[in-house]
Amino acid sequence: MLLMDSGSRGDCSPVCLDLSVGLSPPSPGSGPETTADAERLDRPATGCWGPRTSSLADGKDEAKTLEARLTQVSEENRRLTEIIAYMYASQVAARRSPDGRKRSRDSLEPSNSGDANAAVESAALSDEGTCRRIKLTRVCTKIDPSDTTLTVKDGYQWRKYGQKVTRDNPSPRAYFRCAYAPSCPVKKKVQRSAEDSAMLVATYEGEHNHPSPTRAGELPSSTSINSSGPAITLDLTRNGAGAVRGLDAAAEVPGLKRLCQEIASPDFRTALVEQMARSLTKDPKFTDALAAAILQQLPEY
DNA sequence: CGATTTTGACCCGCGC
DNA sequence: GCGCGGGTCAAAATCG
Repeated sequence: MLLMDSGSRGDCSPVCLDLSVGLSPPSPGSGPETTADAERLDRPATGCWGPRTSSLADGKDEAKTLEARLTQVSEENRRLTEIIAYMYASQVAARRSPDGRKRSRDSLEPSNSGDANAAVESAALSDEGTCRRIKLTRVCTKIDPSDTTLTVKDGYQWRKYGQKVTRDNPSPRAYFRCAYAPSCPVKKKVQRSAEDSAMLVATYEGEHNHPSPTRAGELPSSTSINSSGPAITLDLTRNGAGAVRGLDAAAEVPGLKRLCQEIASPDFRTALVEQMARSLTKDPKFTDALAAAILQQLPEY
């Protein structure tokens, strides 16, 4: 199961709504038409969910249309993410004391209880007022509860440089630096979840400036990603008529070929688009943040 | 013997 | 100013 955790953290949620999981990049020049998009996305979920009455040829056309829609939605999402994160950061900066005092290192990351907003906010404020963002990614992995090694197999080489017991969690937190490239700025913090000791929470800070040393860097099938904040949940485990099979299917299949075929299939894409649309419109945090961003853009009367 | 891990000390920002 | 807590340093211990 691959899901982007959301929602329950933070009060409002600007932030990296990275919905590009398993999607092809948006095609250039395929700019979205927001209003029309929303209308079309609001339509009842037919397609792969409902009975299929169309011919094969119609199905192909529909698949092409949906694929185009998918790239549009992806691009739209990316733009909104940038806009919202930037505007939220601007508001926070305006509210802060003007003395430009250095922020706490603590705020560079969400706490385990998870204030994702702080992460985005501090990232956007970094670098002397420029909007360069520090990428924060949280990855949760199911482990054997008896396993005490605090290791997450992500394909990179890490050097442990510290371990601490934090107040909000009885299990220790381990600190790692990327050991593959000396100049790589990426850090990783690993700690068991306070709620579920079988869940290992790894927080990555920064981005690797080198390729992954192995393809084993792909995430385990029972992994959830919380990309520095917000709040969209993609339930890819949903089954149904012609519907999405979860990425757990990879565990049942020898090799990734079949999984890749499934991801590339029109049915998967259709389901993904519809799931994204439902998630976006259902999530009040997203709509609030979007509304705030739009209001900011409007001239004051 | 070099690389890696462990662990106590230290640093620094924040709240009171 | 002081104490607290998270993050980092670095010497010692351990491993291959």
